[in-house]
Amino acid sequence: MDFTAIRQNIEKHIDLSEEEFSYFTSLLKRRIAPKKKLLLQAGQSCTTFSFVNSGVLRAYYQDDSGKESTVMFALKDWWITDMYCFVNGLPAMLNIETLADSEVLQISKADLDALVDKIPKFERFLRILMQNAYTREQLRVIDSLSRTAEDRYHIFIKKYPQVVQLVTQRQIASYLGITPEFLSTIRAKKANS
Amino acid sequence: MDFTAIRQNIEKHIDLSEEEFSYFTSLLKRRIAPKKKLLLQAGQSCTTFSFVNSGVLRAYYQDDSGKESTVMFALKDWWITDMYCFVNGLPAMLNIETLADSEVLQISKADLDALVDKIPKFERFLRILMQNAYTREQLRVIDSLSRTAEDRYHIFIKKYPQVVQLVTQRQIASYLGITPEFLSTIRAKKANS
DNA sequence: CGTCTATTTGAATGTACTCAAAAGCGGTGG
DNA sequence: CCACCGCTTTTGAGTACATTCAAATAGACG
Repeated sequence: MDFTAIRQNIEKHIDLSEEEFSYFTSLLKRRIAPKKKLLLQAGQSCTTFSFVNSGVLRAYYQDDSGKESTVMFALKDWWITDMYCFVNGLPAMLNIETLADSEVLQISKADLDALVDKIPKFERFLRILMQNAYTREQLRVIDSLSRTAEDRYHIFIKKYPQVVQLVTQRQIASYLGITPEFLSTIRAKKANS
Repeated sequence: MDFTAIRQNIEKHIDLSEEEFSYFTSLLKRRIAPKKKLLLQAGQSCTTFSFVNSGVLRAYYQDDSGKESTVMFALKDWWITDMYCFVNGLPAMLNIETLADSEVLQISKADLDALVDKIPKFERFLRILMQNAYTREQLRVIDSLSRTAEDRYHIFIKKYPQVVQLVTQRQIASYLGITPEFLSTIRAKKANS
C-alpha cells in the first residue's frame, strides 16, 4: 500500500514517530472501486472514514422525489464520509460514489476511537480536520444565503478548478443547488460577455 | 463568576479534575453587554471564543449592499465566534451582536492553544465541538439545497423553538436566506390551513 | 402619547424551475 | 471504423417561487 499521500496529509498538522505511523497504517484497509460504484449507500451503516489516495468521489443526498444534492466532491488528499451518521452511529443519509476509478484508505470508527485514545496527537489532527470542515461549510452557507446562483458558480470554478475538470455539469449544478438547465444558461451568458 | 453552565457543558464530553477545571476557569474573562451591542465587528481581529452564560447572540454576515445573512443564533450553553477568522488569525468577516442583555465567558486564542497543549482532554472537547458544528452546518447545506423556503422555515421552528421566541422574524428570514416580506407570506399561508 | 422599527399586504418584476425537444458526446459492439 | 445507444448539455416556452418597492398596520419603547 502507498502511504505517501496520507502521511503527508497527516504530517501537515502533527508529527508522528515511525512506530506511531505504522500503528496507524496497520488500522487502514485499502479499497479500490471502478468508476460509478457506490462506496456507501443511504440506509447502510456508515462505519468507515476514507482517505482518497487516487480518483474522485462524490457524496450526495437524494430526497424522496429522487432529486440529488451534492454535499461534497473528494479528490486525492481529501477525507470523506457521512460524518453525521459516522459519529452518531446512524444509518447513512448520504450516498458516496466514485466518479472515476478510485483507491481509498479506510479506517473504521472503532479503530479510530481506539487510535485517538492511544495517541492523543490524532485527537488534534481530527480537531483540525473538523475545524476546517466546519469553517468550509459555514462559508458555503454564507454564500448560499447571500449570493445568486451565477455568483456561486463563478466562485466554485475559481475555488475548485481541478474538480471542474473531473465532474459533469449536472453534478456541479446539484452542488450549487440549481438545475442543470439553469446552469447551462448561466454558462451561455458568461460566454457572450 | 458562575461556572455552573460551562462546567456542565464541558463535562458532557470530558471529565476534569478540580485542578484542571480551575486552571481552565482562570483563563476565562467575563464580559457582559446590554441588548443590541456588537461583541465583534467585521474587520476587527477575532481572538476570542465565547460561551454564552445568559442572553442571546447572533452572528451575521453583511454584504457590500448591506444585506445581512444570519450565520447562527446562540443561546445559553452555546459557543460562538467567527471560527474561520479565529483559527486563521484573520480579521473578522462576521458581526456578533447581543439580541438581549447577555453574559459571555471568553477565552483567547493564545490561552486556548496553551490549554489544549497542557490538557489534551480539551483537544478532545474541541474536536467534538467542531464535529458537531460541522455536521450541523452540513445538514443546513443539505436543507438549503434540497428544500423550499417554506419547508426550511417549518424545520427551523421545530428545531429551534426557543430561538423563535427570542428573535425577530426579520432575523429568522435572514437565517433562512429569504426576505422578511416573503417570510410573512409563508406565515400567512400557514395560518389559513 | 409619539416615534421608531417590525410586520403585513399587494402589485410588478426577476430569478430559477419544469417540461419538452434538439444537439452533442462518449462508449460499445458489429 | 463507424453506427448506434444512452446520457449530458443546450435551447426555448411557459410557470412558479421569491424579490423589490411602496404603503398601511401593528408593536415596542422611552
